[in-house]
Amino acid sequence: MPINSFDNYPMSWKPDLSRLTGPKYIALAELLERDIKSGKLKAGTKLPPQRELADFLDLNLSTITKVYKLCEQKGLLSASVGNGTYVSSDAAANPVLLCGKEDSHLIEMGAIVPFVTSNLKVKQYTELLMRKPDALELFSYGAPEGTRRQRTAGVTWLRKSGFCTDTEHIVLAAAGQNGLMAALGACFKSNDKIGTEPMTYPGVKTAAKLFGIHLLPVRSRDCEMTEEGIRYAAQNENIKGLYVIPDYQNPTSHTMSVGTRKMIAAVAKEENLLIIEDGINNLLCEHPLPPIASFAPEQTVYIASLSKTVCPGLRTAFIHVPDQFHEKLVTALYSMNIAISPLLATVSAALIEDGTAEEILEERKKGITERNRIVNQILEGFVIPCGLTAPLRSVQLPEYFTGKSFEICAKQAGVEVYGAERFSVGNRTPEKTVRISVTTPPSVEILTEGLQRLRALLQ
Amino acid sequence: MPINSFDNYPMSWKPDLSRLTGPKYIALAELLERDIKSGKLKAGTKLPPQRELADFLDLNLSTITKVYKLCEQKGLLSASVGNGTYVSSDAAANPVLLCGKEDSHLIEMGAIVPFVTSNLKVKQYTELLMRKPDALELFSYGAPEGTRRQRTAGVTWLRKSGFCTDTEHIVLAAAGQNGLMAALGACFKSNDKIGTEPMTYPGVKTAAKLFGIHLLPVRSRDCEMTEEGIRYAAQNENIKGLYVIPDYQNPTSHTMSVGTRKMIAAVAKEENLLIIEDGINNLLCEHPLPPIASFAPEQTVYIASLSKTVCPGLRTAFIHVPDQFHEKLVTALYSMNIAISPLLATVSAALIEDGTAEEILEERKKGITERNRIVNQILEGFVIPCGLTAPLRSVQLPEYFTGKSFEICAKQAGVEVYGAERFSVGNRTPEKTVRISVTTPPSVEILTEGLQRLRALLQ
DNA sequence: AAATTTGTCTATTTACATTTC
DNA sequence: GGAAATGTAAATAGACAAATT
Repeated sequence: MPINSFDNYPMSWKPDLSRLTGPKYIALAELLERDIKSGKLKAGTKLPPQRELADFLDLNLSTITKVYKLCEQKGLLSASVGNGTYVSSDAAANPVLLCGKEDSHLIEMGAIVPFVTSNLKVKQYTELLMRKPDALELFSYGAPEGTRRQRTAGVTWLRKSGFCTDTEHIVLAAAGQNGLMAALGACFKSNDKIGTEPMTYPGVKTAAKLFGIHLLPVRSRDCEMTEEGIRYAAQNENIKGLYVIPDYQNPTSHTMSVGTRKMIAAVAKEENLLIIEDGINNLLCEHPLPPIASFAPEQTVYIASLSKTVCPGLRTAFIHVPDQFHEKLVTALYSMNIAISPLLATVSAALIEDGTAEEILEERKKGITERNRIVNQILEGFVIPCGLTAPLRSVQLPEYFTGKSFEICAKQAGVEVYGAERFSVGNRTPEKTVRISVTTPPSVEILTEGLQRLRALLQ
Repeated sequence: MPINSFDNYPMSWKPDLSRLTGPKYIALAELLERDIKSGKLKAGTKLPPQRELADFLDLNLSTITKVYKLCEQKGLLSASVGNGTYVSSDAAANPVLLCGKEDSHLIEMGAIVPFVTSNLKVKQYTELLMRKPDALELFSYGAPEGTRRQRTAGVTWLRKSGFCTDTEHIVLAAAGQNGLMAALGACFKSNDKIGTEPMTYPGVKTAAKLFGIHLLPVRSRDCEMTEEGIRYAAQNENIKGLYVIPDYQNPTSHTMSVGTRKMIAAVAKEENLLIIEDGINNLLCEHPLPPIASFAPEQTVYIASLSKTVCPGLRTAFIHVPDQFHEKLVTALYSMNIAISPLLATVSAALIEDGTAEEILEERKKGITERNRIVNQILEGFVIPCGLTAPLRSVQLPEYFTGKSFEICAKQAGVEVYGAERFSVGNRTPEKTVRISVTTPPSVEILTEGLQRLRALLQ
């Protein structure tokens, strides 16, 4: 171990302790944070080992441990035993918001917005309901977890996925993200870790960050978590749960095999992990596979949003929740919403009861299929194959692009797409792909135009 | 310091270390948690001083410090220097949910629900909007923080309170609680402390708990925080902010003087505290006083919900946010909602634009005034005086009642009310009061009936 | 396969600050 | 107003465990 002449062993970070005031571990952590945020320490930089820095500063090892720990909890660093401590890759990245419609020149294929034509039936239904005698109640407060009738509709809806549950295990949320946030808050605590696919839905990243929950990628093969990966993360990284999107995964558009679903259910039971299963696209699949929740209902919070399948404006999701988390989840939803809109919840339930929701779903699937045929044709050889009802697709880029650089080029060409970087979890170098939305362009013509512009960039 | 014969100095808690496995501080904390939750250690019990327990168990002082700290962070204990460590009063209390309509025999005067008759105009307006050509967009996604037009409506609405802000500082939330939760998540972090009135809105308690934020009561006089109280909490308890309800405070129904508003604004600036001001009832006041936000706009997140003033079913609140927290708040809202319902947000904005919202407000105020006259008459001598447009009232109980015992008696008599215990923050013995809702009973007749039943219990 | 590197965890020492009496 | 009681915080020590070489 080098005792002196540190200059010969270049350390990536040499803080000047003499100028710092207050407790050393706090002052050092703040300095480290500044140096990372200012760009003085770049993403991926390996920091000096704790012992080395402790020696250099003539402090105790544990003091440095605390400094690194503090910054790690802020998401600035990530450390692993034997390997060292590194500046996180997404430390500076902004937690980008989706949904943009400001710039009318731009063809929006970043955010995933279902086409509005299918909203007609929802609108008509809403008008119908408002003519009923008790319509004024629709503008009052509703139950935070939904009425029995609404929950019954949820049971009906989930049965279409091949998942049988009951009204005692269903709660309503103000759409999928609302339910996801509530589930995270109810089932985990600050500094807990959750395993996710190596690239995942950005909404779970921002939500987890708010609660101080850490996401870490589970080793995967062919876009599916491996058993070893989950066990490793459970035993060595101490994850408390998993977040998975089995159907048309975001952003890979991969649909998980039944075998893997069963495996995840079984391993979660053994390792005592709580699964948060985002069934956002399940019913969009041509032949929906059974959710993981159906193999481990006591171990899984299943979120079935209506946004992509029926209508985003309904702001409705049905959530299956195991007994042990039921009360906590309802409390979390109460803390976030007090109550959901009775109007929207009632419309959602009514649409399901009389089969209109299913009609809308089929209509959407048909529309998406038509669009995916065009996508497959124009981006042949680049777009990653998947079912024809996928609302999003993943495009493989040539070597010389990164997701981000292609994103910028596409924007120059008047098309908004999202590079893989936005979806990556943890430190890994993201793949050279971009995600495109199939449903967002308002017409098939605009979709075609957008695809052609992208094709031109790809050669 | 007693070295042996501990039996002579009765310690309230004598854990048996020998049976515990794993790290001692964790095992002890879990044991303590069990003993509190099982009722073995009752609320208010003084625990042994850290040194004494350390001696008894032959452990280091700091180990016990950690045990107590862990439990304190779970809200089970509260400690103060020189005084000791006590089991929290609300440790066992369930974070009760409001809004109940299940039991039709019960006259609901617990939850505060605006009367539904005023929802008529909102309903009509909604129907009108849905006949417009671009109505299908109302069922798509909206901007998470609201469109410019919606935010402009918010500016107009806040101006009625005497608070001038601009669209750059306004964001929309899915009602007040949604905004409150977002503000807590955006502006504070786990284990931060926030000062509140000694009794406050329970929704802030559940929301803060989800984020691991601790509430503590600020010393008050005549229902208003004192300057010394705030400074003390800032300097000695290290609070990072304040949560206040200046108008018809929940549950006291007290309206804060302008002098105190200015004082809070000034002290918050000096002590660098962020104020979260809940303007839920501001516009209900006969002559709305200027919000604290108007005296410290850079220091205050102001939440103006439409639920109590216009219509709860709109699920809309306008939030004024200082620059420094703008991006964080929008991200928090995005994490909770992705987007708010464009339908409801558009209706809210339109109602404000053409003055209908104001009409509804005046109508509500008139209705509440009529009801409060009845309240004042029937509960004369018991109900605490306040303005006639208060949607909630506080009732002083005779000596021999506690809030909770009266709550139970009232329920026996067929009236739901909420005792002071539900609102109390921290350890203090709650006052002997209950809160009653003025607006919830569906008719004046039912209100009268409910009040008479309560009157009979009071003698 | 063993040695080394490296981060993690628990418990301790010491000093300090506030409140009570 | 000073001593005692009491909780808080920072820095340290030592043992441990995982990953690398």
